[in-house]
Amino acid sequence: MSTQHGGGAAPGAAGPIDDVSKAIIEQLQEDGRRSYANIGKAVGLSEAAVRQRVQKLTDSGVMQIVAVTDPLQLGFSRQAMLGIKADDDLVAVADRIAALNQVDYCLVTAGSFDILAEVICANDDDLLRLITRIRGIDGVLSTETFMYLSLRKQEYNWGTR
Amino acid sequence: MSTQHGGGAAPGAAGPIDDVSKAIIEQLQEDGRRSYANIGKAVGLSEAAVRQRVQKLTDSGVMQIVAVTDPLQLGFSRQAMLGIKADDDLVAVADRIAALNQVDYCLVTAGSFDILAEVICANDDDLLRLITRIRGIDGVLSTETFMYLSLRKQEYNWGTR
DNA sequence: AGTGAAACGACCGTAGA
DNA sequence: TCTACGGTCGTTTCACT
Repeated sequence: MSTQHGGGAAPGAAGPIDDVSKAIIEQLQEDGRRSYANIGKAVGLSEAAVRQRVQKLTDSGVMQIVAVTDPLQLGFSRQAMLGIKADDDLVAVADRIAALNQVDYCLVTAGSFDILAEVICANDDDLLRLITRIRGIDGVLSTETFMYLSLRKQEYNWGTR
Repeated sequence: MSTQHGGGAAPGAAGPIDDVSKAIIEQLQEDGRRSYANIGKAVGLSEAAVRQRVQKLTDSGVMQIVAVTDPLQLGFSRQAMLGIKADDDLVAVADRIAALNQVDYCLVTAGSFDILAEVICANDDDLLRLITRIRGIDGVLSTETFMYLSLRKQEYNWGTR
């Protein structure tokens, strides 16, 4: 679970990230398995120094190195963003929605929706069941569904541009 | 760029992913730098076989191993989803929006918005400038802003649950 | 926080079932 | 598509700056 936007104080609180660490992150955004020695050559640091910095960055939650997948190729062909209106404690409602397996992204927002949730399903039946279930969650007043038709951009490289 | 939802045919078209490959993906979702030998022990395969499968999975775009970062800890404190109405060629408009640096996620949807775009900015000034710019893009009719208040869930582990 | 060196382990190409 | 093996390179630990 992330710590962004109210999820709690940063665990490591590593302070501002310097340019060398940003350069390291940039390398790992291109290829999460690039060797420390290689990164060291690119950023002008020894292999051991790179490794220490990567350790710190991951420990403090600034960065994590993970596999990200293409839902379509894994058989999940229905993706949608749900705009949700809720009452009372929005965080509590959002957490109940976030607890669902098919929800991969969930947050409290300011605007005409209180909560946004991205969901991913194998087919229309699953999606319909999921929406029905979310509408039955305590505190959920209404949902509006935005079916994904064409994903045009999805980037993971933050803070290094 | 992803190939999901109309972005083009799957490059590798690797066919259905079997359970062993899913197990490998699962390992790499936990830790993108886990050694192939280690993964091999977990899934019952030799190091070389794991390596070949990972190669195929990444080449075909089923999976990529990357560093993902926490925008907040990198000094980007304003995040929002924009719901956009547009005319004519939605894909063309979405691509113009997607071309902007601060846009990290952009897609064409079915629903009361035509396009959704997630944006990330250092501060309110940057965000305001960005929204103004998007509203000036050819084909954009209107935008609605959903400011992120509290991120409750963000998961990258797809297809292995 | 960084470097350098030596032992260890991972990675990669190739050959073969 | 997998296993087996040897050469190469990356990683890890530790002593030092």
